[in-house]
Amino acid sequence: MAEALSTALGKQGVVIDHTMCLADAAELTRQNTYDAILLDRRLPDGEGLDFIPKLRRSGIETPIIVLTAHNEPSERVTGLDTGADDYLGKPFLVEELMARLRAVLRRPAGLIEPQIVTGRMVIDPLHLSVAVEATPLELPRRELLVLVTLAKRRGRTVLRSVLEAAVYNYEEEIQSNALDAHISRLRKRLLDAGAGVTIHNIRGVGYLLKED
Amino acid sequence: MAEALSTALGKQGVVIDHTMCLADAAELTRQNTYDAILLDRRLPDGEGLDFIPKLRRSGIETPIIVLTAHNEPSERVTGLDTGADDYLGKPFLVEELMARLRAVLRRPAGLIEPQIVTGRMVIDPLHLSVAVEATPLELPRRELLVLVTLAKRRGRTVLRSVLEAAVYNYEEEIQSNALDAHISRLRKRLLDAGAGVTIHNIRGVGYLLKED
DNA sequence: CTTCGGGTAATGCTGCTGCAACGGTCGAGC
DNA sequence: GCTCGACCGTTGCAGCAGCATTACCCGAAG
Repeated sequence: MAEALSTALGKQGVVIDHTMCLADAAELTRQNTYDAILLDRRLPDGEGLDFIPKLRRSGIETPIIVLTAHNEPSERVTGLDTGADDYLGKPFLVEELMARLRAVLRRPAGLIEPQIVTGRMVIDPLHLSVAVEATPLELPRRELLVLVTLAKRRGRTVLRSVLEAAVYNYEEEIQSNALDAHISRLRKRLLDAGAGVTIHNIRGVGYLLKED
Repeated sequence: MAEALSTALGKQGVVIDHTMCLADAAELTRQNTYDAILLDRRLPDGEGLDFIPKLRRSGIETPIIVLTAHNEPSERVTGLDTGADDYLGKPFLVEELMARLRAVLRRPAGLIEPQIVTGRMVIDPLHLSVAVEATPLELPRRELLVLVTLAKRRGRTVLRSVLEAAVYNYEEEIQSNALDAHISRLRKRLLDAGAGVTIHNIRGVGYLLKED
């Protein structure tokens, strides 16, 4: 199931780290910062819901959506009251999951703006879409992710490592200057489209998106 | 329906203002501040969803849960993407509505990221970014590290050895006045940028960052 | 089969950064 | 107040790490 979801969401542009058990999940959440967590209930090493209070107690406020076959109303109540932000019973449409993800990400005001306006561009980080002067700009997935990550922190430097984490999950590792290549191609595309925006490099640190 | 809900929720201790139409709802939200809004779609004076963008545009961030008989997945997607925080199809249990209310109210109002404000600068030590009066200041890596460590302990003397440790790892060793050189170049850059901050030297001890 | 995304690698270039030299400054001790 | 020595500030220079760009190729999707 998780496999299927990964590829399905991957096509929507979402980058996913995936594990089979709670122990690994704990490790991942300790080391990374995620936009959201999708949680199943029935897991090899325990009940998924038990994970929620542990996470919250360690100060992590990442939104959690529980995905599960346990879909009785009473179970939904327990799930939500344990600390989940939303609860979606199987089977469900990927469409709806995406919509609920967007709803949940929209919430923490200031973390993710629904629309970013910069230069001549309008960027929607939730739907992963970009437009220049109201005409949509089609970008390959990885370049899109780079642009959105930069746009979310526009005007501030974005560490190279942050960009890498945003574009690649931990299974994909890059052995070359793939990221640089994406930046370069993205620059060209932004220029051709007249985006009114420039990507600066901070040598040894990262990149920075600035309006012209 | 609303009557039944009012009494049911009333028993749970919820206090409700209730209206039949969008016009009154607009009036109420203008004059009061609510913890949450429950919204039906089919209303005498229009589509309930149209109410959401109006509310958001007027700066009201109150969580909204849509309650409706329109319960196709595609309709749920539209509802959520219009700006609703949750979407619950009729019929539903009061139990579940309460749980979803709690989930929506629990959400943090936004995370404050730790940043240092000094002089005319804003420094984000986590993302290693610096801005003067909201315009980003691009600094080379080593100068950046110097500035951040000084800023973290601004107003207090920072030992020379501490600075060296912050800028160089134990494998790199310096046989010259490289650190002094960085300080010098950093000073110049801060001056040019009008950072409103000065780096003082404490002879034989270390350096000190002070606001002008 | 074609197209396009995207990873790799070679090439050239930019500018950071370590170094050293020199001049300036501070303060202790007389 | 003077002197001396240690410490600090500044700046030019050369080397090289890191980045930009481009061509190429593989593989997945249609």
